[in-house]
Amino acid sequence: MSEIKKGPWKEEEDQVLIKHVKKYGPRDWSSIRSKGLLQRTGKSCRLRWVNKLRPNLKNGVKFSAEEERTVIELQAQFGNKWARIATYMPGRTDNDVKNFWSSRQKRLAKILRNSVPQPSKPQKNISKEAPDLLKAPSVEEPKLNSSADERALVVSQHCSSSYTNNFDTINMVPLPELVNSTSLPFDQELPPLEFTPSEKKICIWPQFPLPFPHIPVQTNFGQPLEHQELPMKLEDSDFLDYFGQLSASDLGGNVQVPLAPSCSSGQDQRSSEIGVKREMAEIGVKREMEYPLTPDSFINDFPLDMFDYIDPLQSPSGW
DNA sequence: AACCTACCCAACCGCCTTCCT
DNA sequence: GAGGAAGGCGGTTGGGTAGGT
Repeated sequence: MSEIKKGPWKEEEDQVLIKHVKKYGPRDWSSIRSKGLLQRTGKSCRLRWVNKLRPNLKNGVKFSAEEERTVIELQAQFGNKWARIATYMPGRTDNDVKNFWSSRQKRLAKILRNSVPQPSKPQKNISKEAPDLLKAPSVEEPKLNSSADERALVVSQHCSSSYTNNFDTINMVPLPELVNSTSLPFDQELPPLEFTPSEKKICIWPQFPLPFPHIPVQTNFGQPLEHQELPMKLEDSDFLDYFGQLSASDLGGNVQVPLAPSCSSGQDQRSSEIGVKREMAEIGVKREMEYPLTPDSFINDFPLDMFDYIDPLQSPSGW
């Protein structure tokens, strides 16, 4: 048997592969080599087809803002299940999504690194409860596991310091809308989707349309806030500045960032959706009863474990 | 113009799962 | 049911390139 060829594909090789797929379909990858058509492994052939030669791929096209948002939200929902995420994104491969996410993480880590106060300039506004990451510059990049991590980081940054930065590519939950929301948009029709939640994740749902179930966020803010003229979203950079200026008391002490329900899986699709909705409604009522709104600080009303997500990456297989 | 840096992306590697015998 | 092959997937790497100094 001749040597297995590696490295970049040549046009001729692509043509052979395309010809094979036309003839036999996208399968029997190993036969391509066994027939002597190409000196590539079956895996390599498959990868080439899936990532580059498959029809309708958006090769060389940058991710649109909408696509970015979709990836961010789906990543928060599914974790690093790139193949799964890619199924919601026409023309994008798991590799595309993976590369996008990875470069985004690097970019974000850099932003965070640059934004962490230097030891020579101690920040006076950092609360005692703030996570270590925010208190001291870390040599190692924080490993963000999901956009929930980013939210936690960004929000905490805004709560604890006069942090300003341009997070134009970071799409977070539009908190003000959550704050405003007192009812659940249960009238929304949900597109079918199998649900596999990742445990121990903050699932805060976006306000923009997505090709997957738009699970409403449970909010239980009993009364309107002082600063309720907040129609803007977090993706609005002005909002971040605004948000950063608010103190806990400004927010009326009634802010609770909700945790999404434990998105149950199994059963049939429809009953599962109904179940989720009902569960969320119940959680809302229950929480309202169990945790009467008290004049507490804004930061204290975040989920207790929200900073846990700054921990090093967990193996996706562990979810 | 040369160098440096950051970013993008194609492709490989290794592990896991599924399928077939 | 066991074992091997093939396929699928996530993590990682390295080359190319654009932009900045």
